[in-house]
Amino acid sequence: MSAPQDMVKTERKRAARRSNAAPTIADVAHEAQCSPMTVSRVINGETNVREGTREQVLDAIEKLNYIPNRAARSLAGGAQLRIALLFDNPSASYLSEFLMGALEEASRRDIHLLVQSCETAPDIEALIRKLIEGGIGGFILPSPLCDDQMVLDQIRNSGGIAVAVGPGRADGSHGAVLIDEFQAAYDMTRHIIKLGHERIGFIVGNPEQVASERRLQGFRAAMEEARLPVDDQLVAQGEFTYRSGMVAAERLLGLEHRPTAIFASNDDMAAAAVAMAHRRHLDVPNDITVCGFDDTEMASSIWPELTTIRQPIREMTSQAVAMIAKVYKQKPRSNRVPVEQMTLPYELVRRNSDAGPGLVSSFTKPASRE
Amino acid sequence: MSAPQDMVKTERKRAARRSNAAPTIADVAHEAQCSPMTVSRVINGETNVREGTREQVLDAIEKLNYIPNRAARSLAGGAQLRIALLFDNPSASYLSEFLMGALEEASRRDIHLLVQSCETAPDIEALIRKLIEGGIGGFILPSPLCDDQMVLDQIRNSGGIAVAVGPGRADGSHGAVLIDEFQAAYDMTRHIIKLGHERIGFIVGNPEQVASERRLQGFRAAMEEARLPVDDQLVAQGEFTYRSGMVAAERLLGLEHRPTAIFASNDDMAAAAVAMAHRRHLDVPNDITVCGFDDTEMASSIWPELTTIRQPIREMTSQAVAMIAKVYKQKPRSNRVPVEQMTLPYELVRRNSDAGPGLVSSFTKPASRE
DNA sequence: TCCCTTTGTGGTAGCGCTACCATGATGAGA
DNA sequence: TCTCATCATGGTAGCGCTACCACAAAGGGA
Repeated sequence: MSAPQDMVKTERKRAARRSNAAPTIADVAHEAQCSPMTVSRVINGETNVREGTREQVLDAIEKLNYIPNRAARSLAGGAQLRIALLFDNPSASYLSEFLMGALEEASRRDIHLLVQSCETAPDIEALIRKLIEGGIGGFILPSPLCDDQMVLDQIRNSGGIAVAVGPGRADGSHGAVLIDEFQAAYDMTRHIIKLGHERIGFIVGNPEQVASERRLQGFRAAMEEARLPVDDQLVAQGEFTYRSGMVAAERLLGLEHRPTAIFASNDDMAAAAVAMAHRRHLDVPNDITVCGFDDTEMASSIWPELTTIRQPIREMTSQAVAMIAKVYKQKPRSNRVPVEQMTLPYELVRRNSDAGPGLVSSFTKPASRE
Repeated sequence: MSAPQDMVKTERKRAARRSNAAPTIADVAHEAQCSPMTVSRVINGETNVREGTREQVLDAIEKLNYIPNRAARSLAGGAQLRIALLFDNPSASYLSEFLMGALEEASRRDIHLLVQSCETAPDIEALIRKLIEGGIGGFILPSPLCDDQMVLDQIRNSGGIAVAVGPGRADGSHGAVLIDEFQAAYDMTRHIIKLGHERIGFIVGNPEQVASERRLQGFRAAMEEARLPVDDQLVAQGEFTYRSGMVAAERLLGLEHRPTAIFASNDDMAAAAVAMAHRRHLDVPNDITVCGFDDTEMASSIWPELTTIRQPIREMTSQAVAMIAKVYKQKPRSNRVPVEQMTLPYELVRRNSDAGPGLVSSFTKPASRE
């Protein structure tokens, strides 16, 4: 007598708690005529399941439109991994791609993602300590931050894992996801050379960031390979900012024997170069070719749109999250840190800012008047 | 004999499952000498707790450094709210702010956030249907999407809640978080007038977006109020793109009696106006003032940096999430939709692109030569 | 005085899932 | 033929929290 009553009561309670009747693992198990455990195994891609059973389960999942409950999953699965996404450089266009990648992967793996700006934090050291004490297991560091050895050291010493996204000094003490900056700059330079340019100006990035040096080296290598002299005058120092790009471009364009192409170390500086060229009534790309690097929003929002190098930022971040998750999955927590380094492919995006040199333009000519 | 053994076994299991010994609600209860329930009540700010007990609990929380487990919370608390962030306009700078706000709030409220681009989706209708069937309860729609009445209708008809962030047509069938576009444009125009300008050019945005019209109206209102005639020649049509801004600015700057200031409906077009001014060897702001709208990244990455209107995008999104959560918290699901509309304050950000008109520049003068 | 509400607190039973062990069933090797 | 390892599967006991009920104590009106 009491047993069925209890059942009824339980059923009622369940219905009251769950406002929507989303199917659970038990429903799937019932449908597939097996135990919940087997369903769980199928979902998690474990190996010890017979092919026939697996298919039945998959069919049942399909039929019921089953979606695993994240909360239950991470609750049952033990402690939840929490990763902090620290950033300092507020370059919005970079950041949004960055966030998308991290979000996607974190959501897929049930990782709690904490997005933290250090812009306002006066004491990064204290911030990191606080985060680690608060249960943050891993850190993802985009560009300028990952150049900071102090930050990396501190994270490691506190028992956290850092993964740098972007150049950085990959010294094996932390993970890194990057593109081959040298090769990318090399490729772009070769592209410009192939268009027929011989006098190519280069705008270097901020000397404090490792990427700057690598990109310059790639440029130099391609020039040397093509036996084109790299006139020191043609290498102008910049700082990755639009403003610095203006100054550098002004210098290059003001040269008596000015370049027919300018390769800037990032898009902001390339955009500045385009602006300065326009100011001198030079047409881009017909009078001068301008190429950038990064494929930020700037590249496609100015006119002409920039030929540039696209980094797969989204995928890079997603890999970074995966990397941290992987380390934490290893059972023996004691001797971890098999710090991976992963290089992802970039892409040369050709738009409207490059062309072969006009015959006239390889010599100085007065800026045309209107 | 067996009881203590079981205890030991259980203890061991627990330790094995939980890799880190994060304090639980039970630990806090023990420390505060009350039941877990009371702790739960304190955490959730329920009223029926005596002041003394509450303090004891708070002390215990502080002492143990207790943080509630999100997974457990949302598992026990019934179905988890899931909100989709749909977007179409890939303006990265906007998007990143947008994401940050949504993320923050969603994380605070334990809401699962799904970030979905419709750029590639050929059939938005089908996408929305699929999302709602998949358990998405609310939708957050940033700018161009929230102008689409069809999308709004469909979400409502399928039982979902839509909240538009940005202008949109607030017709009461959905929520909206916005700024007073009219007033903002009005304020900016007044600001320019106060600097001493009388011939002010305006670049209108994409006519398909509601914001364009409102901004234009704000401009007109301020001009009329100051008894300045709005010459039709001084209102140029744009489309919110850099390219369209170039064309519009070229027209304005080419006028026989050209304006001493240009107010563009967004930053991209303002940046284009700056570029066109430079091309004519006009100094910004000394020869011509240029102001934008939105305070996107473009505004502060070009030179001179733009005076513009800043929208609190981050907070707007966070409010949008809160709005949806609020609706879902109401018990009677049947007659919901108390669609709120919320207007947040904007800010006029003054940078380096505005100044009073030079005496000469209120009349046409030939572009200076180098 | 006896209700009946209100208020503070505790107990219990789950939320949906997975870790861990136990169990049959299979095949390989002695 | 009888082990013993291997595989496929099931059972059980939680993960940490909250919804729901129960209950004692404290007023407040008849």
